Amino acid sequence: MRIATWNCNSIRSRVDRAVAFLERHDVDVLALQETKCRDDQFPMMPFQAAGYDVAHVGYSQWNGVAVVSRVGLEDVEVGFPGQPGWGEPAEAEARALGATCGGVRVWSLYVPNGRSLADPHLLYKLDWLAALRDAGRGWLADDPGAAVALMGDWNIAPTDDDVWSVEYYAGKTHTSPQERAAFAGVVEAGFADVTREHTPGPGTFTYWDYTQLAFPKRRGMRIDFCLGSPALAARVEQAFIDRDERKGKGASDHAPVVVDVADV
DNA sequence: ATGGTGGAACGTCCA
Repeated sequence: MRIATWNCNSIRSRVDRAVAFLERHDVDVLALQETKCRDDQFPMMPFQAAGYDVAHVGYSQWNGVAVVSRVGLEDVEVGFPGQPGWGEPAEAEARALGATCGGVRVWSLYVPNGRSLADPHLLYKLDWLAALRDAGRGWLADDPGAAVALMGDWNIAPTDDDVWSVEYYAGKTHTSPQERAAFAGVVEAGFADVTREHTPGPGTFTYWDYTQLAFPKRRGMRIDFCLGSPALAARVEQAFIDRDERKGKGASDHAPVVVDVADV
């Protein structure tokens, strides 16, 4: 089974690219982030015509996550247990959606950006990741053999090799010790990055800013990951970043990450 | 190059 994750930065403006990506790489399950639409605005028909089912959650023009699958889409869950909200008063955001596809519990996750190190949004990001760590620990306690894939835009570059310039990101979000510790917390709860050994760095990225010719200058970050439970990680055969999807007119600022999981 | 990103309540926020 081939599973993938992609921050599409608006599904309405990139539905053709999304379907072409699924067909180009023969993808079975795709976790999407930043769909930037409400459920009633999601372009379902192109996916259905290509043979896929879709589960989506979106409350506004912000955030929005989906799981697209042609190998089943069961037990859809909006948000994970304990997921913090944002705003005053705090309200749930459309940043997490789980579904069981072909026997794998797939989560599409859009981790809060953080904005700046002094912004309350950074504390929200850290709280959100701590809650995800606790939820993940709970899932594995309930079923140590569960095949779980935590896929999405983590908005964290876990190592210095995951940014084009350590100096450029000094004092900014995505590389701070507290963010890296929050990411490590999810790993310590039992979820390993299953892509890195197949996509070695440095200089291997999944995101490039739209500005300043960052993509052709290869100035990017690795911030999109698939973190697998032990049972899932043991089945990973290969992985790659579809860098070509970042090319050309109308590309998202993120490239998809693709993971091949052996059948049991 | 009278621009310098792009996407979303089409005005201004978000990334």
